[in-house]
Amino acid sequence: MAGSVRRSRGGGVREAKRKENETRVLDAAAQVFAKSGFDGATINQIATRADMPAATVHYYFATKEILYRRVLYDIQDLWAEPLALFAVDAMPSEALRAYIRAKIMLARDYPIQSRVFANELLRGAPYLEGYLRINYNEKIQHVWDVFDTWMSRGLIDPIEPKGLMLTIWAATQTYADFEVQVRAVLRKDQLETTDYETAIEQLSRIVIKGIGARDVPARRA
Amino acid sequence: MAGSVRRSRGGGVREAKRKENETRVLDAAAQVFAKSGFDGATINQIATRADMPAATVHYYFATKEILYRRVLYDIQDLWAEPLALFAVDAMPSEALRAYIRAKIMLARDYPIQSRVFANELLRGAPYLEGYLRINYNEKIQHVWDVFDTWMSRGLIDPIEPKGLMLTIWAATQTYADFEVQVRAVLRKDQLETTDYETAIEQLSRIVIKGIGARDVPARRA
DNA sequence: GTCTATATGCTGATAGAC
DNA sequence: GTCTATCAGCATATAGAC
Repeated sequence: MAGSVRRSRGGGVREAKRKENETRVLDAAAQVFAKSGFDGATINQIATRADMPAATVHYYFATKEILYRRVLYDIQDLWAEPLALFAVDAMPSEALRAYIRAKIMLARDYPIQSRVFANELLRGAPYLEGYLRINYNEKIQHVWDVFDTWMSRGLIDPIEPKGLMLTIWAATQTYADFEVQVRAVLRKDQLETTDYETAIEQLSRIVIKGIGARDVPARRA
Repeated sequence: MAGSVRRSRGGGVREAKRKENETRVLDAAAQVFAKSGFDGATINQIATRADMPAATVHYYFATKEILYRRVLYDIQDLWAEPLALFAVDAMPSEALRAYIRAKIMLARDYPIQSRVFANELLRGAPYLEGYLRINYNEKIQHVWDVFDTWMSRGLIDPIEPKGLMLTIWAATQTYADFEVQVRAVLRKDQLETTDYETAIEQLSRIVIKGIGARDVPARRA
């Protein structure tokens, strides 16, 4: 019985350690993939950053491609989540402001993940094709529906929702992916809370005013 | 004399051929760097694409870094040029529309170059530091001045010009850098002229309306 | 489970024949 | 000027000791 207890507890500990090591590898891998892309990243760089020999990385993830796919996979939900902020009954101005805030916060808090994704898209998304063609369109369909509803109720100008969302994505992710450019333009060595708040405020204002979002239906002209 | 003519003509031919080969290498290099970044690109891939042995590539460009810097260098002017569209005496709506059009056309016609630049920024711009800190701020100063003038004349709302320009850059370059995402969202295998025109029209409209651009000074409230 | 040692192939770059 | 042949070093991945 003692043996059995020890074995099961040992199994728990072993599993916990396995998970912890996997996480350490995944974190290190994300950083290296973010900086060098799939082709440029090396197992050795990842191993060094995870503070373990390269062979140990291979023990947890048999090949570089498997490791990369796993890093990509873990990122996806993070990005899709804020889409839920678009609800039919929300006011356009509030939903848009909340979404822009959520995306800028993601850019600030998860720049590494954002850059891995950006790197993958830059290459033409060879490892993401399935996601882009299926999951993506599935998870986002309700957003197009919400915009259509808003337009039919006269709460926003007639626009192309897809173009607008592409603009919002680009504008928010630039604070993660091209942070070095943002810093160069703002002449700052490091972005501060106020910089992100200013970005949220101004982008929201321009978008909301730009698509003529209003809280009550527009009168017919 | 015949000899001298032949020699000088030969020199011209030789120089022309040299230039042609250099161009072939540079074009091939841009494509490979765009896809794999500096770390991931290999001289062999570049040589194959330029249809010559790797040693010949090394003959024209001694090291990979020199070749990469040259590719980066050739891109810079292309991107800075449309900034001239911001003139103090231009109407804000027309200047912005013209600039957005120019940037989207660059994204459409030079996606490779755009991606090389994006790749470099993603990595934190290790080979572009000087450009970002000096030339960049130099070439763009007049744009901030123009926006300040527009604001002081009441031609646009009080805004943060830097944030606005970052948004316009991101929104336009996404059509080159993340084209695969744009195509996934629009559910198109290939972007057509109308897609770019729609993007120009809508982004212009949102920006112009969003910053309250008007052709005559606003009255005091 | 973890590591050292190593196999196999590809890297950037060069030497030297043509 | 252009190429073939080749270098030393590093890549991914594995075998096998512990």
